[in-house]
Amino acid sequence: MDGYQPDWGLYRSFLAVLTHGSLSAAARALGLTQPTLGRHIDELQRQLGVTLFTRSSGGLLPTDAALSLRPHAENLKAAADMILRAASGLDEEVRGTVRVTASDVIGVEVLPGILTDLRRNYPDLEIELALGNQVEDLLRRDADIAVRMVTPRQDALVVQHIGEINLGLFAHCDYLARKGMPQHIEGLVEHDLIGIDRDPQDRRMMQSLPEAFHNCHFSFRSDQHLAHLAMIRAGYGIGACQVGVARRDPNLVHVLPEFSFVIDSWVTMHEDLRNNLRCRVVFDALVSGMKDHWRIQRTAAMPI
Amino acid sequence: MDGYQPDWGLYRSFLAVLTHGSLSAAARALGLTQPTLGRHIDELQRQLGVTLFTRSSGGLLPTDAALSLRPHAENLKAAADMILRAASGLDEEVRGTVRVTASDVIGVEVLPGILTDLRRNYPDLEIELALGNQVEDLLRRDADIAVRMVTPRQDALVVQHIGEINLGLFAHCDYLARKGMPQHIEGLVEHDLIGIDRDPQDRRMMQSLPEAFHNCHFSFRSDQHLAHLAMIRAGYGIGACQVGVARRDPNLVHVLPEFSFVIDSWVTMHEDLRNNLRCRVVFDALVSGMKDHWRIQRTAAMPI
DNA sequence: ACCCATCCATACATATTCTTATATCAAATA
DNA sequence: TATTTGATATAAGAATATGTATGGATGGGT
Repeated sequence: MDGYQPDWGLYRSFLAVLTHGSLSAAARALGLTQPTLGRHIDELQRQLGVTLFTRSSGGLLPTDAALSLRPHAENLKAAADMILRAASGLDEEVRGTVRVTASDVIGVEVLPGILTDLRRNYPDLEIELALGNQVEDLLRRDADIAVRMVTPRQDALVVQHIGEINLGLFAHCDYLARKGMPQHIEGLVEHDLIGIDRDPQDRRMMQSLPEAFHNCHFSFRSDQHLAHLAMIRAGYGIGACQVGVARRDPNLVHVLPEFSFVIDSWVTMHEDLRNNLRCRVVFDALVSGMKDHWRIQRTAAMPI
Repeated sequence: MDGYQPDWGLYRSFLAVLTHGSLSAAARALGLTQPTLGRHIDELQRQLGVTLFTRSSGGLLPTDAALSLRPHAENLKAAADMILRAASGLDEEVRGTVRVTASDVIGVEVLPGILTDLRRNYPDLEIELALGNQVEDLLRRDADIAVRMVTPRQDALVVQHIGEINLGLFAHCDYLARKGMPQHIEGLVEHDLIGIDRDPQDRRMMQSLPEAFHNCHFSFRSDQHLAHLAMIRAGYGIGACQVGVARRDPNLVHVLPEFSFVIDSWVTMHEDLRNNLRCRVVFDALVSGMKDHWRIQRTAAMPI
């Protein structure tokens, strides 16, 4: 059942050489020496029966084999990191680092308040926040907790449904004073529109909107929702934004409020971390904080 | 960025002690000696700052900390196994082991033919086949390729859609001779019915069937679809079965053929294995074999 | 053209780690 | 009760891995 395995430490050296580009650099990073790393790579090549690097000027050049092994080795590293975090979360006290990932807008506009409150209660707690729209972070175990806008697709997760987040079209009042407030969807074609660039998921969502939107020409495109928000705030034009976020800025005006659309939001955590007090605390705080935010945006979305 | 980490090999010893229950047993399994394992555990405890085991008669007793660390350590092992499989698939020749997981019926009724043909072309190829309805196998990287009846929920997968598999009600002709052929759905209540026991996913599928089925009483229940098939073949009563599978047995009769229902089928593989010739070959063979089977069951499902 | 920095390979002395062998303990068995 | 089995702990020698020092090669800068 347990087949013979190369010493797992060899993979660590392998990954280090891969990421740092040379034996020497890898050795410095790992606190070892260049001959040691050299021997590790030799040994790994021998045991795997695969050539991993070829000498080149300025370092080692990874072979195709090494490149195709790399993602696997990174999985190993992710798992090792995970163990370490899990172990350091076993104390009875809430201390140490929790790694959270979230979409960029939520991370910048909503989480800071939640996390600040949390930290006040747990001064020994440290937070790492990784922003981005990639969903894969949690799969690769690069984070402990994820705040996401897509339905969780994994089984082994602790999932809390927050609710539907309202999105709407917004513009700065200065812009509207300049260009006028559109009265119908059709009127949007006359405006400066802020839209999605390439992101497949966002484009798919665009498809599900009323047809009138499909004819719109976006004169500014970005896949970074934060950039959208910044452009809206700068008065560039009309763009989509979370209602709850937009409502905080009195200068932003809800354009065509009858066309709000919704995305779902979730907080998820690995099941394996359920017993981890530290993660548990952050998870609960995120759930309750997000739910508060959800309630606020909900009342804000009411007609004024 | 790269924080200090305990030697990854220590986790291997940890997991071995955990699974084998004692230092000595773990040492035997790993091909090391008991004092070595003892020092590894001590060292890991020191570095993690956690007590992992307490002495007890007959071995070491894992603490709660060790138990909650266990799934993480198993992830590490799964990742290490994966590397090894990936590495051994990098030769230019198709040789070595590929691990396939599939639902039990497909695994027993459909795959043997496909895999036998495949092996004829690649004599150095070895196949491991893990049957079961759990979907999680692929997530944990316990298998290279999965043949599944549920829509793949992960991103980093190579996915091939096979098609919809027709399910229908079948019974042995002897049974029907004894108890008669039901003419309407309502007539099923008079029959010996073979149904699902507890499996939540299957029960959910039951809910989506016409209402008349909900009143049915199943006098035999099992979550093993293979058991259903065996009971049908034995003439116990009427049960659901894949049309393509049932058609192979001339003694099985399609009952109420107007009520066939469908499930989707897929073949999936890790994206990381795309460059792995060995896995690639098996993947392609499974896809083409499953599609053949799908075509056959499709024509078989036609009215006779 | 020269020098310098950076890289890898090799040889040898040193540290560390593993194994072997032995002692000790606990529980089950006769 | 004595004995056997299987467990962990410990000490010392053997095996292995690491670090240091050095040489050779390559490319960039002066």
